[in-house]
Amino acid sequence: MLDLKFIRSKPEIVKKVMKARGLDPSLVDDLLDLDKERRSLLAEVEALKNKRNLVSEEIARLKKEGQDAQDKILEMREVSNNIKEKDDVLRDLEENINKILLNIPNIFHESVPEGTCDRDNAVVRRWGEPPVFDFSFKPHWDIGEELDIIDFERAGKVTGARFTFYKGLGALLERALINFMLDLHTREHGYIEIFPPFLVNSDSMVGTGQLPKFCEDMFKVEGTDYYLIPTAEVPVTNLYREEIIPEEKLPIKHAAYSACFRAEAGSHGRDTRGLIRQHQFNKVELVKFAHPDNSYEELESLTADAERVLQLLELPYRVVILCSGDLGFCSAKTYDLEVWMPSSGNYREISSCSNFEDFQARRANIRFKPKNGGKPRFVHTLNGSGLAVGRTVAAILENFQQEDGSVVVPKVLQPYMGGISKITKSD
RNA sequence: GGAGAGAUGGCCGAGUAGGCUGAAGGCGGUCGCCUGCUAAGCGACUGUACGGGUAUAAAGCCUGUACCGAGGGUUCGAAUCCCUCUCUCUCCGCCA
Repeated sequence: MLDLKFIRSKPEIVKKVMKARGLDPSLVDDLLDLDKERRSLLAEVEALKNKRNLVSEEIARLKKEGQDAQDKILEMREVSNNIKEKDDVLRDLEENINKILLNIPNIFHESVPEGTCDRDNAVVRRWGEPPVFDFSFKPHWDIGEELDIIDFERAGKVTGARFTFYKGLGALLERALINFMLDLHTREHGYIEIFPPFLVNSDSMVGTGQLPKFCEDMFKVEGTDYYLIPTAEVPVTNLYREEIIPEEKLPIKHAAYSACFRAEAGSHGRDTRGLIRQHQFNKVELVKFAHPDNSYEELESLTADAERVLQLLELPYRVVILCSGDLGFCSAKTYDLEVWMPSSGNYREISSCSNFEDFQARRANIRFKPKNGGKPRFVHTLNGSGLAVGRTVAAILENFQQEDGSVVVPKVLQPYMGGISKITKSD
């Protein structure tokens, strides 16, 4: 959420950003009209309340002195009714203002390139070489099924489309990756591990920006106020909701494993096969609460921390900066990490590292108390996948597949897999 | 699921026959004084949000309103009374 005062003083900037993101900028004018109305009504109501407070005090005094205050009481009864009516109108106005405010996207950072869709994203750097196969290589869903480590079909029976069973070394591989990533980030990159709830309430979803705008992307538990988290970003960022953090604690760095649940509404027919687009997947998420003065440095180091996972796994990837039109609603700047996926002959997103500046912090009211005194300020929140585990499994299967159908296990993972260096068909 | 207790400022903790209590007291924090240094001591200050005025690069300053878990109600007036909800704690039952 943006600062209303900022929108008031620089509406053109907000409108420009909305246009660049393909949204209707007239919302801004609606907002400013309502804001104007609200402020003038607020002045009226506050004057009335002031009067009520003063006269009430007088009534108290008169009564104490044993004098009659009946006419004043009658007068105030009317004033109170008047206040009540105006307060109701005011509440409506505020609700509407808030509704609009929650639907205005973040301003993007000046380094974000202009563009309308993902084709306009700019490649920042590449790492590693895509493997060259001298045999006919397979997509990971075939590899997984032939090795009997992934079962899509039965998942369809037991649950539905876009769910998966991992089996045997497949399940172990998934678990090994989670442990490897968590160990790396907690032991070498200084993140404190969190194991969060996988269901959160709607306030948390509003705090990080999934609600109200993207409610169709989420699974909601019927009859409750609980949602299945689409990412650990939600519970972990909301850890400090409504709190004031001492400045010297910044930056706070958390790494969290969670299952993630996404309805994938509107992506019918996309990536229908394989692990790429599932309703449930595992992810290790990195979340930072940073000082506004250095949050962009923190974004660079967070991205580097995520990249390190791919480097250690020896998976070729590239880093892309998202253009204005492809940027997420809450984000001021985002780098996507894209891993080489032989089956699609292309790089596929495996991590998304963003600086939200104070956009989420304002929604969730996460502040810090400056060391040298002064008012609490909003922190900057950042997060990035470190990494999406299912997609990592897919990338490993595809990039390290052998002609005989086996898959070589990356060296760093072998200790996590009981020393196994290769996944072969078990029988 | 049943029974009971509770929710006040950064923290602890007063405040129930409704009326200067934004909220005593303490701790913590900041500034000043004192001191050879440290400790102690003395004095002052110390919530947030949203308006209005003034000023502005900003801060600030003046002023109003709201906030004692959340939302309603009663009343001229509610932290104090009533209702609903949420959360926490204790006991019982059930359960991984």
